[in-house]
Amino acid sequence: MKFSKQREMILNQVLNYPIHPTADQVYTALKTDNPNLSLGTVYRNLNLLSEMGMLMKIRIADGSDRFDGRTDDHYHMVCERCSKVYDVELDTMKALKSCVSDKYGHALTEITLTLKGVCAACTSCTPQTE
Amino acid sequence: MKFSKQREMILNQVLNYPIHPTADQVYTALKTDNPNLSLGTVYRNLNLLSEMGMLMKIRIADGSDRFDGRTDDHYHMVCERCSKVYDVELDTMKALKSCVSDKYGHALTEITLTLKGVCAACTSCTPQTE
DNA sequence: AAGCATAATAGTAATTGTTATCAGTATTAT
DNA sequence: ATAATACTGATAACAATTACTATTATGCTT
Repeated sequence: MKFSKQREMILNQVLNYPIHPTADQVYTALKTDNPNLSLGTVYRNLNLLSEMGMLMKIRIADGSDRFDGRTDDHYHMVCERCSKVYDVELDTMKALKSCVSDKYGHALTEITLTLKGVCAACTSCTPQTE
Repeated sequence: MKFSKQREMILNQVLNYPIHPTADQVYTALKTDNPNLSLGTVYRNLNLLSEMGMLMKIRIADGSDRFDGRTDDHYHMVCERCSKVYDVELDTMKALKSCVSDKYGHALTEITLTLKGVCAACTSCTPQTE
């Protein structure tokens, strides 16, 4: 496996701007200074880096996938108003995992949890997006 | 709101064959006896019936949406081998909901939880799909 | 039962997010 | 420096879903 400039740029973009960006957001951010960067390259590398465990892929049921430089055990909440993605620590998820395998005999390999709602900031303010 | 034959057929198909079908599965099943049924009609009605609360839409992050005639509080597990969708009762999810709003101040409006893995049947057998 | 307003349909085209293809280019080991 | 090959950019392909529109069905009114 070779390490190209593009791959390094893409990884750093996710690490340095931890906004849980989509592939397109990464692409747009880097495009300005690298006009011939290709969207396919961004997708390919984000997926590769996720498989290698250097990034976490956040799958959102009704939206684009997002990517997270933080790879330890945590979950996400998507605000419907400002559409930001927030980290969420959930001890109950550990209990849930063992509960499911005990009760149903399912061997879990992946848990996709998407919490949607209105975040604290948006709740206390006027709507930012509508 | 008018109640067309198509809408009734589509609803009954989901209610009578509780396999958590995709829009395309509903379409294919009904198409044989109704050759000029349109896929768009199936999508439109499944979504409408879900909004009306007569069906539950199951959003799967990396696959097609599925529909469930059972609309009470429960979750789903998708088997990676046989790709069936199983109902899962999770008391911990109630705890999770109040936990999230208490701890983060997020008002939750929708929870999409997709459990992936290998179901009990597939675990005890030879792989059915690969 | 006939007429009428309108909601719903079939068929098609458009959209969106993502992946595949492939000729040319960059990277790394020798 | 050279050679092997992994990677890139550009474009096409793809799958799931939604939008569009002329036509048809539904249900109300009389």
